[in-house]
Amino acid sequence: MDISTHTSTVRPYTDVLGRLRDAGLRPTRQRLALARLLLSGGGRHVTAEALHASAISAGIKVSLATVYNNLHQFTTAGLLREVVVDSGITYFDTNTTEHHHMYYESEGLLEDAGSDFVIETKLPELPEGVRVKCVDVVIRVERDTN
Amino acid sequence: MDISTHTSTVRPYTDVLGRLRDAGLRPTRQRLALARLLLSGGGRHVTAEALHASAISAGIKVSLATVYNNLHQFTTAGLLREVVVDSGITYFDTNTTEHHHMYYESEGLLEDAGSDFVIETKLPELPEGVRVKCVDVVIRVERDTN
DNA sequence: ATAGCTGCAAATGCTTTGCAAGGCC
DNA sequence: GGCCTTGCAAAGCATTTGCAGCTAT
Repeated sequence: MDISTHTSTVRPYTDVLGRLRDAGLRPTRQRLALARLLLSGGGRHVTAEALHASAISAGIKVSLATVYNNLHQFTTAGLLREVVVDSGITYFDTNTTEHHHMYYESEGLLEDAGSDFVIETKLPELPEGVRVKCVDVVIRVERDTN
Repeated sequence: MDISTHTSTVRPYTDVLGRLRDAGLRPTRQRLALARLLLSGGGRHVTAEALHASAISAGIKVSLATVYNNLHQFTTAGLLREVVVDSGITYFDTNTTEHHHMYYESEGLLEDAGSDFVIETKLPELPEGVRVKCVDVVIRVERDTN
């Protein structure tokens, strides 16, 4: 069997091109470059502005509008997850698994909460026909001003 | 002892004027009216726009900018609490005690979660000099589309 | 060929700000 | 009177959109 004809459903994390294809997104120059910036490393939390800046300084010619478009397309495709911690700015997280966040409000810094953070919840009684989509937990922290 | 000279530190919930004074905020016509709208009832979740609309339809002449100003002053004074559930819109909660929220994203509806929701929280190890300000929990829900 | 993308600039929506006029102590 | 407030309009910011031109398949 020719390996080149083999279509795996388990893609290595670094097979960005394959992940785009699986998501039904054309690997255009800009999209592929953005996806590589985002998905090749470990967990990252980015804003559109920040990703745009990274892209530009990496020599990728892309507009901010395209960055926004792609961030949303990635999110819809399940490659990213949106995190709401601050009104007025949107963060995207490359870690799409269930986990919680720590937010340094004054610095605008978002981090994953360590796995040693435990919050036990008992879902409340919900009205008829209401379904939980997800439960978001944000630990708001600040540095001592010594 | 003349009752009128008595200064209580425990104000009835409906003593809006006293609460403003305690907060060091002048009871101007607009501020007092907004405070009454907000603080006289039970728990409420409002946006600036919504409060402005309530005020106008209650016959109170007030500008949107003033509503924003006052919402922030109330928040700083501890009379309100800001709730972040959606980027692009700010909610204010008249319930300043520790509790969590349920959010109907598609409707923009925010509600308190029952107090039995969070059972136990074990905070993570934090870096040196980092302090927890608060832990926010948002249950994102949606209605079945039957 | 054609459906999908991109870039630009303009538009949007919420929120903030500057400043002159007005109101509370 | 003096300082805080208000109102209006303009500015600000992050984000979205319209549309002509480009590009992957």
